[in-house]
Amino acid sequence: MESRRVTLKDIAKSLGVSVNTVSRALTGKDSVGEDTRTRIKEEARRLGYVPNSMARSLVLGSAMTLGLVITNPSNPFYARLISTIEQRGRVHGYSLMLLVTEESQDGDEAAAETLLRWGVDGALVVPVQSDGEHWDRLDESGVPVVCLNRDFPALELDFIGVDYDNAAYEATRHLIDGGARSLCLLEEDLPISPVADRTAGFRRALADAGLGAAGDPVLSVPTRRQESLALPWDPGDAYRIAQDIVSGGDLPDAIMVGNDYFALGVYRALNEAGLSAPRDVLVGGFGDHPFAAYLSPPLTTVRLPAADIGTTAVDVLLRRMKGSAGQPEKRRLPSELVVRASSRTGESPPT
Amino acid sequence: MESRRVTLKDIAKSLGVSVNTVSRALTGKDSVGEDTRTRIKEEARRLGYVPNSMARSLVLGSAMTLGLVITNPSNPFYARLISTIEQRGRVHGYSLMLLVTEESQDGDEAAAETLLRWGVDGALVVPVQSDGEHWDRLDESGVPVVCLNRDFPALELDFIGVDYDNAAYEATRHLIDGGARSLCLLEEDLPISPVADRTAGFRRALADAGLGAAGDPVLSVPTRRQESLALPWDPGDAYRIAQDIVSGGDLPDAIMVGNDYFALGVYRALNEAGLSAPRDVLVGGFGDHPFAAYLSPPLTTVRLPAADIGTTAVDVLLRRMKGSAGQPEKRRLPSELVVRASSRTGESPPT
DNA sequence: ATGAAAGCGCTAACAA
DNA sequence: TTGTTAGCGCTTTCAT
Repeated sequence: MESRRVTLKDIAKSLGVSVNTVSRALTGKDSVGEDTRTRIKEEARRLGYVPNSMARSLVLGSAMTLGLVITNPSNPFYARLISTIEQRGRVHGYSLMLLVTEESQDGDEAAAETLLRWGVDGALVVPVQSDGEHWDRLDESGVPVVCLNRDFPALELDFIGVDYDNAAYEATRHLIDGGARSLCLLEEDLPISPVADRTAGFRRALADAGLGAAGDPVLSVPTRRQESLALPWDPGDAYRIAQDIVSGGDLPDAIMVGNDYFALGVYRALNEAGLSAPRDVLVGGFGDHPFAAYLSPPLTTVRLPAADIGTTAVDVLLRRMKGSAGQPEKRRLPSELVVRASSRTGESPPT
Repeated sequence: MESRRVTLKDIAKSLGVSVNTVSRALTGKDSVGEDTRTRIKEEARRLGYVPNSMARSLVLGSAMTLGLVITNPSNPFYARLISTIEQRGRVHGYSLMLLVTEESQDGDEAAAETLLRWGVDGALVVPVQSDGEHWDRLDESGVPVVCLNRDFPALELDFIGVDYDNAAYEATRHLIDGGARSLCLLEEDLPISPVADRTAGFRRALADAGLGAAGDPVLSVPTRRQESLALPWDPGDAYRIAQDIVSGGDLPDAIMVGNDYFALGVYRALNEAGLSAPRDVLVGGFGDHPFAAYLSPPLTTVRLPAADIGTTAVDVLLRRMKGSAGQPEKRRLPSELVVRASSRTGESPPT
């Protein structure tokens, strides 16, 4: 039953030729007779030969594998990254080794170690925290590393992410143009660049419009990460904060949130207070997750270039793997503000 | 710069011992002197030795890798499977090779081939369609295969999924208990077991309640899969069907949908017609996706045991890998109906 | 055009 | 306890 796997040697023996000839015939090398090549190919098919990628990689010195390190696949943005990266890699003949870190520093370091052991040809990683020198080390060990979505300037690594700063600026601008004079921003409490960038863009828009706030308009949402596996972000986390805002007396004209899930929490808080967007408050989010267009009211949000980031990142990585040296490349791709009813102050009722 | 990677041989040479001794010392074999072991370990650290998993696997004959084949990581249910499986595998020392098939039969077959080439120790797969004999073949080649979520009785493989039949029965029952006499079910148009099972459970509940419908109460939602990478399901697909229902004259008392995203489309169609749940129609979904609790009204839906399925599947696979033979095991795990306002006909306004 | 020999990095016999 | 030999399956010299 457990018939041992067919190897080159088996074919060679069965045909009375050398292993080596079989190898050349099967890998399409030229120095092989037309007739022998056909005979070998047929015998290979007959015996059900399947090349052993492992052995091949060992001798070739290339694993033909890319490593992908993700904090949480349940985040839809990362789910899309996984898809596009797997695809793009496969097109170039690479398999994908996936590691999940769950925002754990230990997991992050363990992931780097695992990738090193396997000798993957390159790694794409959403780093957990600012302490990511192990990624630098991996890179220096000869495994090129490209960071996704989260940038740490201290790391001398390529980075492909979103231009959250500008995106936040535009979105905020849009709300201000809609008449908002007092605004606030709800952001998760992680020390990562997307949060920092969105915050910066938001603040700049406020400053440019001469809207100095009384208190700090940026509210940090403590995220409970116990169930990180199951959830992207928990709307409930934002709900609690939004309740405070709503019951606080002076309702802002507009509320921005760092991700669409937080908007769900804001909507609920508003509802429960008998308020609604855009009548009482304008609301804007980030992510354009599939549900955003179907909420009531449909949510104005920033559509992120997930596919672009995935393919660009793989391309950049492949280039590094080919040995192109030079300064690390830090790219922030543009996103698109999708305006929907939650921020439309104008006339028209929903069509 | 590109300093070649440190190998056992390097350590051996540097210490004047045999490669073999180094191997034993580092892998914790007993037949090694206390002193030499320490010396070797230190030298290994000093030189920055990292074991080569590839070489190790080649000689051991085990890749220490599991294959995971998923149709679409953007489906939150599958995203959770990815997380739990990666975790559970890692706990047992296995790395994960991820393949994405995008509902393509070719992709499905290619995935099986890739896993065979790499000689993974086992595979977990959400098969694309009914034609999955390549998975049977992979299994017979000595790579145990466990199917996830979608079962094809023709395949002689282990299967771990959801008891959708019973779940649909219970959910339907709940709607009927709420007073619904006419019901319909919106399901995507794929020939897969989850759809078939939910449909069966739904029909059975109707029959048991003596609710023979005039026409067929099960509506097939044509899903446009062009953008499969980006989306889980498209609410718009269900929206179009729901519009027909709403404008059709005789509104059913309750609408069930095969996934929560379809409920979004139904909600919109209702809204636009000036209708709402639960007043005019009861609505129930599947998935309990994070947004479900935050819709207005909050959506009654079936919470799927994603984590259970993931861990159970890995455990079953590991058992198979250890060589336990026997009939394939087909398990359908129970889910939980989460009742929310969309199906509450009773008194209370939302708290 | 083909074969023989060597080696990728590691582990598992078998000796010593 | 340690070293020697052999081999995992494959590719790449180098001869022939």
